[in-house]
Amino acid sequence: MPAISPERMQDRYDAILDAAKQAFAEKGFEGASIADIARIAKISDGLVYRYFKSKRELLYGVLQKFYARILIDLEHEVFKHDKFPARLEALIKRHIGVFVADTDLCRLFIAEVRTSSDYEGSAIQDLNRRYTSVLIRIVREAVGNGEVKPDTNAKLLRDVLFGAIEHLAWRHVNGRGQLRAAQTARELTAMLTSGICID
Amino acid sequence: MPAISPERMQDRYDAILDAAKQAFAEKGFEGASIADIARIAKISDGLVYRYFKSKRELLYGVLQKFYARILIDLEHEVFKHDKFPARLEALIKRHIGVFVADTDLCRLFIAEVRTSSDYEGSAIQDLNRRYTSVLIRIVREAVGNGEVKPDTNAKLLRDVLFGAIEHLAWRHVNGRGQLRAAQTARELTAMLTSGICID
Amino acid sequence: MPAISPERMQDRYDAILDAAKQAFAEKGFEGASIADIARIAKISDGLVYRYFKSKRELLYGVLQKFYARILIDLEHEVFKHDKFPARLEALIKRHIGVFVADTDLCRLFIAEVRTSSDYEGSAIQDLNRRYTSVLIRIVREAVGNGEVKPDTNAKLLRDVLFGAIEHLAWRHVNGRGQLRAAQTARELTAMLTSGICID
Amino acid sequence: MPAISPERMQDRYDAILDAAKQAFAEKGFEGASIADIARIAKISDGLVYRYFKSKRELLYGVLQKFYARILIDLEHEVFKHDKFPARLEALIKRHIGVFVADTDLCRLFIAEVRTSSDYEGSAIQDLNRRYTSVLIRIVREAVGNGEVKPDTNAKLLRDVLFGAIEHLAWRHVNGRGQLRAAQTARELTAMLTSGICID
DNA sequence: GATGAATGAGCCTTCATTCAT
DNA sequence: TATGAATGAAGGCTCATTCAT
Repeated sequence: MPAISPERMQDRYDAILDAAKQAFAEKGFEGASIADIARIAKISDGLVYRYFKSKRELLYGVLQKFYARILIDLEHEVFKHDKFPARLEALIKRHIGVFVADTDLCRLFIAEVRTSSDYEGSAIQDLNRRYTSVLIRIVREAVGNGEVKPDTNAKLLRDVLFGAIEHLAWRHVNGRGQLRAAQTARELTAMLTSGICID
Repeated sequence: MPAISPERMQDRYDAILDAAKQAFAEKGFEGASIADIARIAKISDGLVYRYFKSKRELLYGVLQKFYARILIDLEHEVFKHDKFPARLEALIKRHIGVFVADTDLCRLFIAEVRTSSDYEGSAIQDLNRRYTSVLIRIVREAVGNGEVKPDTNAKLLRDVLFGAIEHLAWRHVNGRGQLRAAQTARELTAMLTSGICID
Repeated sequence: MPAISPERMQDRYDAILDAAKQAFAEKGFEGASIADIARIAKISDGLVYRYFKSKRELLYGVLQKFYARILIDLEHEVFKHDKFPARLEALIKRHIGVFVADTDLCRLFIAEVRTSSDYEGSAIQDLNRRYTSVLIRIVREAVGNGEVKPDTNAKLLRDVLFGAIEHLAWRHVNGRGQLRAAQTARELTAMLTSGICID
Repeated sequence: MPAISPERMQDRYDAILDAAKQAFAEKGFEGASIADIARIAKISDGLVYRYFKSKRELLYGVLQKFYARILIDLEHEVFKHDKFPARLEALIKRHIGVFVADTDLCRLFIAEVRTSSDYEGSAIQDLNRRYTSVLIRIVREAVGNGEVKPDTNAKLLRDVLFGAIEHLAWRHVNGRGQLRAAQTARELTAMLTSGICID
């Protein structure tokens, strides 16, 4: 019999995660302290460690929640459409939209997580893979129905697409430059579907 | 009358830079201490500061030297060729080659510099821009002679290309996965020049 | 439920303060390290910072405790007497006594605090003012009842008195020379009450 | 045979001393570096050590020059007068004047030299003694011709006088408060010659 | 369950002084 | 004589994590 109810535990868990999200967003991973997070969540420092094994786990928790959310959104947006180009454009637009709407979390992922040594094999990497595999799926389907060249390297395309968006979004993440999701999505879709060369 | 010859000073400068490169590569920027670097360079801690204003300057020095080298290499490789696809493929191949040959320095740049707040406006950013602008140049020339569609967004292509390579190279940087420079260059060139869709 | 009792916290606080007093007295402010203080107090370095915000705060804490003590003593000794000359002599004697008994703390105040840039407006300056204002009070009372000339500049007298004692005590503070509190108090009282000139 | 002429050496010596005076006045003893001083004197760091054994010697040199100057001034001003009260008032006025005119050097002496452990027995202390002994001399003469009480403790008076002036000048030294030399000299003279009590 | 006191490792930088050139 | 490169010691403070209460 737990000393507090499961509901209470879940509330706490969520509160800590929200507090961490806020603190990390404001100060970055290194800059935010456990004490900051505990204060925001209105609990003691020590209690954080009943719910999360380490500060890093907390970061992972925040990003997992984030990925879970954007994964559902992405699938929802992409599978509204049937044709491959429309799906691709929707995917690009949506992904850029994530950078715009959740700049701080994107920065967190790029700067603090993906570059870290324990990213490989982590739950975050798994979620990231699931997120990016939406592209793989629509490519495979498009190959199946003749929309896309059968020899297309889907994994290469995945790296191209997500690498490209991250790169162009980085300026936005750093506070400079505009990010026009719709227009960029259109251009990038055209570039990838038709190529840049004159036949 | 200087206390030591200019040659000796240059040697020292280079020795410190090499030591820093090694230390940063092994332990990362935060992980490497000035004491580590001084020990490797076989000098005293204090002397480091006669040649470099701060630890960060040292990092920048290391990366500047790196960029100066790969910039020359890139131009050399790219402008061997005349046709756009060949140039593009050479650029991709060469850039992937940098990740393969200088994994640690690439990691340093991606993880410790580009994500840092003082990257914007730094000399490193300038060098990076010069490096990536090689692509802009070959695209412009190719547009000029009808090889590439005139409405091609060169800057978008730049983000696509370098973002893509960074993304796909990251696995290699992190010690896993293979990176076949020649083959990947060929595939990526094809993808970007012709697009992935069937007309 | 606090992790430790308030009594324990107070004990710690006092222990740190005593350790700091000892370390500062032995080595001066700059010379004493936080590690020294922590070692004397038998705690970890970090814990010092839970009780005091900085090394300087610690110095101030030591001197505040000191001033609080000597202020009470001074008032007690001075107001034993009713007549002005007796009060003045008691004040002088007591103040000299402080230099004799707490040489190290006096040195600390004179050498490390009063000359520092953040002394002005500090809590220590306030305590010092309260301490020296005992003289102002007895002068004002003595003017009121006709013992002292009505045009006496009390603040000037304050500077004269405390400046004089500090000056003559400085030799003692520095380990040389004798300081005969009673005799010096008598002579100085006579000098200030009657002047040195023959009418 | 010296490699440079004695005149040149003396010029250098003076130039270094002036540079040190300026640097110390601007940044304090700790704050000014040998490099600062060498730069101001337009010589190399190392050469400073041909003329002065250590940074501290340099400080002492600066203050010796200072004391030599104010000693002559003081004697000149004081012995203009014949009567004791006039001499005393002149001495006080002049000494306050030094604080006003050479605030930085006074601060240097008070904060950095007199409180240091090697002050005792130093050449500076000797000069200080000679400076303050002007008072002893006029008191002795005044005792001799019946102007001052024969049992006056001249050394105590010395401490009182110089301690008092230093104390009241300290506020000025720290940039606050006014220092009216003439008026303060008058009041202080009256206080010390006649006392503050009504007979 | 909850608290928060306690731990302790870790490091850049300055600068007086020396001495090879 | 003059230079200035080279030395190397020294310490305040933060904070993730643990565990006594």
